[in-house]
Amino acid sequence: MRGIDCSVCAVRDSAACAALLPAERQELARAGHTRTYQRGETIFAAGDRQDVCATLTSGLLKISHFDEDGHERILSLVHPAGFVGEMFAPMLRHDVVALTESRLCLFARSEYEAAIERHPALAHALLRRSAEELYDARAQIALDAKRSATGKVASLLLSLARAASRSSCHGAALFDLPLNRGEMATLLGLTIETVSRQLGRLETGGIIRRSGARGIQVLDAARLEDLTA
Amino acid sequence: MRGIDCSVCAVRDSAACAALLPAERQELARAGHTRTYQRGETIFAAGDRQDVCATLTSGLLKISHFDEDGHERILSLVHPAGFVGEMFAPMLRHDVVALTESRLCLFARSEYEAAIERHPALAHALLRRSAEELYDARAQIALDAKRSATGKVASLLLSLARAASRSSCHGAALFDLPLNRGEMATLLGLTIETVSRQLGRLETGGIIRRSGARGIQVLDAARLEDLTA
DNA sequence: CGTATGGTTGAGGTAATTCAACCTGTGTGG
DNA sequence: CCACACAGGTTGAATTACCTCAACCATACG
Repeated sequence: MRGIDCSVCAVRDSAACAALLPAERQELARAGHTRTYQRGETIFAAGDRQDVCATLTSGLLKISHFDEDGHERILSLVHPAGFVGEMFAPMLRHDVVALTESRLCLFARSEYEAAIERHPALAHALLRRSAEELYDARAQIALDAKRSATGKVASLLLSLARAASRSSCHGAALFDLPLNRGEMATLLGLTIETVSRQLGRLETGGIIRRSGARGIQVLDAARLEDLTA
Repeated sequence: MRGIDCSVCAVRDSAACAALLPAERQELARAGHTRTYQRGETIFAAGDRQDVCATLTSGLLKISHFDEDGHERILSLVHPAGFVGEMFAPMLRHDVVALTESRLCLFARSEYEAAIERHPALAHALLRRSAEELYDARAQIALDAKRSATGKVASLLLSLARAASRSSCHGAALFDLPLNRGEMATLLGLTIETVSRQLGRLETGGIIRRSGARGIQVLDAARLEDLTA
């Protein structure tokens, strides 16, 4: 759909474009369009020319990298209001794939770059968002560092619980995993088997309850938090 | 020293401020000052109010995080032309420490923020730099993922060799490690002993030669590259 | 009903950690 | 000038956490 109706956008107050004045945003919206992607659909592929960028309005994306042996590593998850697409590199360096049905608000890179030039507030907002992403990436590095498999799985569960609940302060007690075992493994740098075993242990320990492959109920958030350390 | 003389700056063409016109930069330079830090000196400490930011003109910094047990993890190295300091978070979230004698070009955060508002080109340059940092952080995550200790040490050596040589294309054949074993371990998420053993193996394998604790000579860069995979 | 996909469970191997001793160079005080 | 302490580094032996490989189970779907 050509043109975007921001008034119905779920992230209109939190995405980068929220920095614009209503009139400015409307102008930008006319240059963009929205599109829905199904689970597993590739939005951007590594190596492509980067001529489009986007804001995620709903759903969940992964940014991932394939090493020479074809093993995937998920570098980051993108939550609603997140911005994807490189404004500076000529080519994309990572794949961006929908993990759940996702709605994006797409812009030609040239349009968006022009908007940045015209509206310093937009540049400012992107800078801010980018600092946040950098912080997240570094948090992930810190997590990778010393944590045992148990700690990695525990903190992933906590972070997914937090993302699942609308309230930013504490996580949902009951939610569905948006990732399958393989994706969890590839995000944490573990194997599928290890993830599965860790979940098993958390359940027998009375910390979580599983229902089906995807359903998670957090029974003892405090203890889960402890395992994170 | 109040005021900065950009004409003698080693990174005047590569740092963010290179985006400014000479006159604009000179104006910014008047608001800043330079300072030299010794190895081990803390430039910013986590938890501090963030009221200053800086460009590194020479030397090497580490950005590190201490977990609750007091274990350090180096999240990133900062090379000359790098920018440090968060413009958006109220507090610093990581420590920034000099690894070698380092010279920084410091600005009050408020001054720098004002400069960003006044000069969109500066915001643009920072955005670009920040995208680059994000990419590096993600490369580090990818590295953490599947790589054996050998691979981690090998790629660290290559990256340090690259940083040691002025030419960006291929690394120095002979250089001094700017980090001690503990720092290397903490950067790679390994133990000191493992790093030491890996270096030992690389030497007996004829891939590098060590002289003293810090000196490294790369004898077979191609083979080192292979171990990276 | 048979196949595919995703998930769990078990046995065995291995690389890195842990713990401990030892080495080496450097600086300090007697 | 030597003795000593100290920090950084190396080396060895034992342990362990995770991986690999393989079988098995559950659910969905044609």
